Amino acid sequence: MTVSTDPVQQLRGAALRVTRPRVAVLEAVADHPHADTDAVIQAVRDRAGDVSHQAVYDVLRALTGAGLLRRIQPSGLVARYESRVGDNHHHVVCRTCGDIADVDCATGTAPCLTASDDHGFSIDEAEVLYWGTCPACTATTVH
Amino acid sequence: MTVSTDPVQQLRGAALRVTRPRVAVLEAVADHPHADTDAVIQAVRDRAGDVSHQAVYDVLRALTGAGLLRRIQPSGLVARYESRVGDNHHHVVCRTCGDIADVDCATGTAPCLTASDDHGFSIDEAEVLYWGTCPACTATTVH
DNA sequence: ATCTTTTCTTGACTTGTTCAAGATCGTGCG
DNA sequence: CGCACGATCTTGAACAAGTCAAGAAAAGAT
Repeated sequence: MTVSTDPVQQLRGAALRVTRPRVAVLEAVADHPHADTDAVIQAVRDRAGDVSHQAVYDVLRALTGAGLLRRIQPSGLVARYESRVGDNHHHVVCRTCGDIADVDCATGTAPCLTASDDHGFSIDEAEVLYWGTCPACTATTVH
Repeated sequence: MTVSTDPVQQLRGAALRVTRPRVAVLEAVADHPHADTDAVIQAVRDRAGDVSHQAVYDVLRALTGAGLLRRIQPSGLVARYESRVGDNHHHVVCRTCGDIADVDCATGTAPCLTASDDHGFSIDEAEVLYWGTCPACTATTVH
């Protein structure tokens, strides 16, 4: 069974109250995957009128906590959000412009999920980040 | 051939000027792997007297750029540094206390280094981060 | 020893994010 | 359908990590 794509149902399903800001955030992130908080705030205001930046921060946290959104924050960049959750995919990050693209698991369903020596940690997630240069930046660099 | 463990030689080898702050930072990070900037500043002052926080930031950036140090910044946590570079090992991060431990590559030398679909990105590094709970925090949580 | 260039010091500032108090709104219940 | 309660939003201040900028100091070449 797939998770509903309707914001209201998603919220209900997660036992969260349905509010204008929350619906708008879910829609905004679905429309702009990998958007940072600022871009989400803009997109939310475009579709739902005045919403305080604080509300967006709160909502992003609540939705991330509920598992409806996933937060990505590559080293040195600001936090970004995406609505594609639960399929354990990974990301490529451009060192130059910070652009992010999705990458599905290379080998099977959960490739690097088991550490060789976990030092007694109980591991629940493996996050893979690929670093490189995006096509656009590669093109610009080559004069 | 192995990279020297002597700070002065490391700096010379990277064509960097040898200064008191730089030597102190290299020693501090070697002594305290996975320390954040603040901890590095403290450690540097302990061993080299007054050094401005700005100098430490500059030095950390210069050394990271030269490949003498590696910067780690898990989502939501402040930047940390380690001197174990060039062996492509990964990290486990405790969700509760932020503690970090080293993890060697699970399968062979470079497990997940190839993305299934790179979207045209030219990838130069794959970073793997394991998330979980460290032994200490597991013990505290279980009442 | 002197000169040039890099690096360090000082201190202000920016950015992304969080805290806090009170107003407002969603939802369950009568 | 309307009320009560608690969750959520607004407003505005605060905070932490890191960066910027100008001048003083020091490393290394000659």
